[in-house]
Amino acid sequence: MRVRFAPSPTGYLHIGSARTFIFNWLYARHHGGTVILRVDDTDLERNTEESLQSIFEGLKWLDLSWDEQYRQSERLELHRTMAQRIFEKGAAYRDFTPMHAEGEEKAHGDGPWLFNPGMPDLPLEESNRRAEAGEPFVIRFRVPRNSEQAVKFDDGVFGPQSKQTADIEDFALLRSNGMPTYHMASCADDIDLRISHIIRGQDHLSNTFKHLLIFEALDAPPPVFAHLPLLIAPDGAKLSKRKHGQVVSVTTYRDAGFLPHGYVNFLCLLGWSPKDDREQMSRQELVDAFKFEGVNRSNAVVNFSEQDPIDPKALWLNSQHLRTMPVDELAPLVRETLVRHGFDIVEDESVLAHTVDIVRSRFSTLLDFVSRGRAYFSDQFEIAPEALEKLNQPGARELLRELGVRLEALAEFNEQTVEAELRKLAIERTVKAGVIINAARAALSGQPVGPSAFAVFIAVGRERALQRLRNA
RNA sequence: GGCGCUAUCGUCUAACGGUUAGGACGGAGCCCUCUCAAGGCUUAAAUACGAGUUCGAUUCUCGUUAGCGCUACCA
Repeated sequence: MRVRFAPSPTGYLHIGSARTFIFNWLYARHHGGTVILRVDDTDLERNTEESLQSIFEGLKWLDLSWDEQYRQSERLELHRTMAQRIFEKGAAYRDFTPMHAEGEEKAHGDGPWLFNPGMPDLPLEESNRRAEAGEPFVIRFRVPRNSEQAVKFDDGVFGPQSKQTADIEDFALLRSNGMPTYHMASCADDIDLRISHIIRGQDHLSNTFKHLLIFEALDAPPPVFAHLPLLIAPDGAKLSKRKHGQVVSVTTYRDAGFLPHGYVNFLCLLGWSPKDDREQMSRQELVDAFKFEGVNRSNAVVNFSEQDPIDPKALWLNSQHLRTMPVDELAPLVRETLVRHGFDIVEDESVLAHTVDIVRSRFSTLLDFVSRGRAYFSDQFEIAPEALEKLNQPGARELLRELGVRLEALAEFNEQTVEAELRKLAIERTVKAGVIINAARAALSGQPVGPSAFAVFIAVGRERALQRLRNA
């Protein structure tokens, strides 16, 4: 079992591409197959090295592996040889019609365009002569025209598919500059790399008929095809860089502080379902549950808006992973994020893990640790305006000062002793404990809201806590 | 235009032809509580439209409408 993911480096890693990659990966891992990454870079004009890097960056972040890697541009000889083979057996021909200019109207009024007049039946002799003379041409596939014939296949997701050859145009195999087209390169490589299952976007569903013709002309057994519904924008349009901006790039979610697996999990749920109401799933659970039968046939909307570029469900799913994953797996990710944002992390592993564990249930992304969680990991933090209100309660500052003095005298500094001391103070001064508690949280964490104030004392640590009470 | 594909709450989705059409996100409300989350509970919200087949249709068939894809010497 061999599958391939074939991105073309003409932009950053699109979330739709990422999902295609994930589904390929899941399918292969489910069946113990091989995952092949093939860079489809035959379009010299639009390929960029930068884009290639950004795709690798995205794939690396998703943290899914592949087993073999190829670049189409290094396999052009193979593509040409195979095109030549099709030409030699007469299943393709030279078309000398000049390329028509950009934006030019197609010169066929009624009915679909199938081929350029005169070209399919140009005598070989003349064809050879003109080629010899240096006249430019493309190689086109000669789609059978003489009979009522249909190309058929059984799609893993969409079921039985059929199309009359009379409705398929003579598509190009080789361009006039000698470069293979997508159809040619893709099929040649799929054959050569012995791809057994082609899992790709639904935009290729109607191309599959052409591909089947190529496979047949090359006497190659066709692989299994499975097409995936597309990801679309809330307005029903396809996700495009120009219209929807950063929403379509995988790196956006990485930079927004998503857990790689949290985002993978979200993408899986767009157009696929395990059919048993499970949503938060581990990687292994996804691998075990993935089947084509669970893949939907209609396009899925990524639910974002101008104000909120991130799908709320993606955020929710990420927060689920964030608060349920093992702390010792999360802590290093938090540390890495903090370091990347310029924090000096002095806490050792266990202290950090403890703090992470206390605050994580109210965070959704890794970035929350650097913003709302700032005061837990650094002394450089601002008191938020809402937190200031708590501190400005009548008498609050004086109570905190007194609390600080008493806590300093404490023999044992833990949640119980701090709580006992604080409540004692509240009773003596006949104020509600809540006033002191809220003020303390504000002073220690800079936030108006957060974990149990007593847990905050411990997370921040005795010295820092006392210092911050004095500062208040 | 031609060909192909699709259509269940706002969004993601579930439902051997027989369900009060289920779950999740988001919304509203309640409980819990030192705050905010989390958690628990409750609630509003959908089978695009029209025919046909059938005792019975979200499910099968046809039509309409809408959306998407392909129709390049892009992938």
